[in-house]
Amino acid sequence: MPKLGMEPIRRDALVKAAIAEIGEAGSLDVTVSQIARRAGMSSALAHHYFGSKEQMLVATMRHILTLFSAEVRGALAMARSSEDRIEAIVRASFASQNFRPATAASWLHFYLQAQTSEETRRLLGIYHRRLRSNLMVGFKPLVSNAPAASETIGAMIDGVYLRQVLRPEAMSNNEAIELVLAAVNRLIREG
Amino acid sequence: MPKLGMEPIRRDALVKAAIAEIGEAGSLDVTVSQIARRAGMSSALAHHYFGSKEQMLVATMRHILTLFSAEVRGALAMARSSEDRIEAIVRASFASQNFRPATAASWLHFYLQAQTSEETRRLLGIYHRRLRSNLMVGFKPLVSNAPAASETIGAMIDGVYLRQVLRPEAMSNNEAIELVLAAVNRLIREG
DNA sequence: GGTTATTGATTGACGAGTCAATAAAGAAAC
DNA sequence: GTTTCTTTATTGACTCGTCAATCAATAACC
Repeated sequence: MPKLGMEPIRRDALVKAAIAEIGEAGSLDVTVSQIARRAGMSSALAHHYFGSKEQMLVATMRHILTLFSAEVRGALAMARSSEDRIEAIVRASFASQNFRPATAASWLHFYLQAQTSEETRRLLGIYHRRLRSNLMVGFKPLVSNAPAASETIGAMIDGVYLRQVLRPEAMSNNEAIELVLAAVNRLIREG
Repeated sequence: MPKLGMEPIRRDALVKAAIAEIGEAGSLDVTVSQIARRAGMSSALAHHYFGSKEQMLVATMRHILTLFSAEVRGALAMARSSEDRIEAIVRASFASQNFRPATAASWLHFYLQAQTSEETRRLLGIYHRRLRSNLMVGFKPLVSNAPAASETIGAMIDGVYLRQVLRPEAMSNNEAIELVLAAVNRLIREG
């Protein structure tokens, strides 16, 4: 069996399995064995490649954040105006990949994890600052109080996410986008 | 030692200890023993009074929701106008008691718990409907799309809570109230 | 004497992490 | 070109700890 160069394949499979497992179980009680089984290997192998459960979950979060960053960068590249920039960020936040219940549940999981894991808090902090700074750049030329506007939209995005975890059927990603963009427009109109 | 009528006292102490423990540990891994120790008794006694850990946590949540309801009812009693009603709900949501990090952490904990515990989901559903309906009553005479306005403010409240868990030092409850009320005013001005 | 309060000790389950053993692929030696 | 060595892949079995839940025993109250 032992084909060489399995490490990246296995790590990748484990990260994806972790997201799926957290989302499906909807629970924090995902065991390494569950994740490993879903990824088609033994729990021992999972430990072999990641060392510990925490490191595995941190890698999972890093993966989610990387996806998100790519989504934002891609959308920002097309933005011409400040309004476009803000809209790009909102759309990227609710892009189907990031708004799937499994991903949303993982996200929430990491919020809690952040209270005990230093590395998780660090990663989440980076995301927060980046989101805030991106929003700020967009709002600066459009409103008088850009920090407050950024905080408002940031909180709304998080809040809509939270509701998505609890009642996935309540809102589609298009509805979520419209709701937040309407708030953005109100802020801009206010100046 | 055995003084009669300890049951309500013990239950109460356990519920309060549970909130404190969840908040301080900032973690889901609160054990019955930890909670019981904080409440000044053995874990066996905690089980004696609550039967199971889940029932204890459900009671804890019910307590938080009861506090919140009382706060809302009290504030609504003073409201004369529709604007007052909305402001009352927002202020109650961020009243110091409900906005303490410990309470916020417990709240978030229950969001996750709701995905696996039927009873928790039921309780959370009741809270959601009540909040939504209260907001709706306030918005109905003031805006053309009351459901969207209620959803917007509801999401903002949840989002600000979420951020409070992660960075308690980032915002005071007054700042939180101002941020949400500003959004309410924008919605109303839009009509 | 029956009820309530209370706990230390115990049980039983489960989960993270370790380890020794097996298997194969390539490299190196002969 | 086969034998040996090293490295990587892989797992089943095991250890160790923890935690929810139970139980038997003790003590006080009425």
